[in-house]
Amino acid sequence: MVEPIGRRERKRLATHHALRAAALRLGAERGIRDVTVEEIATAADVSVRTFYDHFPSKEDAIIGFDAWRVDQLRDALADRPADEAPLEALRVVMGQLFHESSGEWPLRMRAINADPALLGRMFVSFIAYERALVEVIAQRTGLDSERDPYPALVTAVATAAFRASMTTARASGGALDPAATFDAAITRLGAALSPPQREDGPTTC
Amino acid sequence: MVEPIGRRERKRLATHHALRAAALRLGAERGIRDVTVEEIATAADVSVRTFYDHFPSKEDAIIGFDAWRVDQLRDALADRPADEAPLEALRVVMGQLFHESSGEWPLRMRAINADPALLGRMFVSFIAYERALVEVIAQRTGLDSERDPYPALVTAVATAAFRASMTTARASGGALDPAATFDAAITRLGAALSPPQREDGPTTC
DNA sequence: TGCACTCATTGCACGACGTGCAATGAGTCG
DNA sequence: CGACTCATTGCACGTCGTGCAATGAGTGCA
Repeated sequence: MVEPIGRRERKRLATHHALRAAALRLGAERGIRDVTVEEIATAADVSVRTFYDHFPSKEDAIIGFDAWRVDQLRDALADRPADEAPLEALRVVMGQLFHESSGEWPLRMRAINADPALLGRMFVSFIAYERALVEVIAQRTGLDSERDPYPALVTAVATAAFRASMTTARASGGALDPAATFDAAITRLGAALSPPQREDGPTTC
Repeated sequence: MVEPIGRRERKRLATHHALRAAALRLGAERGIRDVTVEEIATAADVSVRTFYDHFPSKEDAIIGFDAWRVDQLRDALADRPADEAPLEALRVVMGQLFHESSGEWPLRMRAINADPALLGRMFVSFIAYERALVEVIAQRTGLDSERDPYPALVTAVATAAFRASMTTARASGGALDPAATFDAAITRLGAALSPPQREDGPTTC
């Protein structure tokens, strides 16, 4: 767990964080569409070229999630009790997304409000999570994710709850708490999504 | 319903269709990343500038859906029987998306296979549908979509079923039919998603 | 300590993207 | 026929995203 990290990588992480923080701040202030990559790079005191070595686009610097988070989420799901319902396991694991990233969410939400197109980009970035989680669910249920729609379905439904919670919380102007709404939505859906019986080949659903 | 359409608009629609067809064909053949807007415009025999008067980007020419389709879908949902379960109504209406567009789907699927990032763009374009459908669901159930998560949730779940069907059908290499998988998935979810009671203010879920 | 190696950062160059603007000409309406 | 609408077009410009080679700090080994 405690990896000895060298000075080089520490500096790289600092640069990475500085770029993300700059993008987040500028995007929240003025909307990402009115911010150029050059401004972000300058704010982080690096060159434009370096920015592109850390993020494929300025949008990703705001709403994209690092690759290691995907692994982290996958491991967290794999560590859930084997007898736990898939959707319940997803609720616990995905719910953590609301609480992480040390204060990045408020800025991120403001950036999204300033340019709602970012919400779409965010949902797209969830696809990477989904791909990883689908495999874990398939393994837990003993189903083949390429022949049985169930793993993809239950994961997509969990993401749907996440999306709906974000959207509604945003629409309510802060009256609703995304995390609580997410938990309630998942609980509501839980009854319908216990895994199908296997043995008898891929289920129709 | 039968709008008298002039020559001017007919030509514009022809240009629109030619551009979409060219983008679809080239994207399916070589992957949209290796196709320039100039090539698409040339194939449709118009200028590059004209392309951008019809589509905001080459990706939208392949996976984006026209604005009038959103209205069409909203109207179709509004026309469903008032006593029909929301999710069932969504199943019928969204299921039509698989059968429309006169043969565009095979090319579209090939383009997506050539560049899976398009799948993400496609899901993003669904957001426009969702926004419209959420309002209709809210109206049908008498709920306030800004205070009660239910309309957004049930719509997002329907989209999740759509997404999972597309993804699994793609992963199965054609062994599964997206439309049938979608129907089955919705049916499976139906039990859990009857609308909440109103009267007593916004429900917790 | 010295030396070879790794790699994050940088500048440069280039093709592609997306849009504002004004001109043109076909289509439309009275 | 004349005034108006509007799809199309070329032009210009700023921005994006990436390949390539150079630089120098960081790292590991003798």
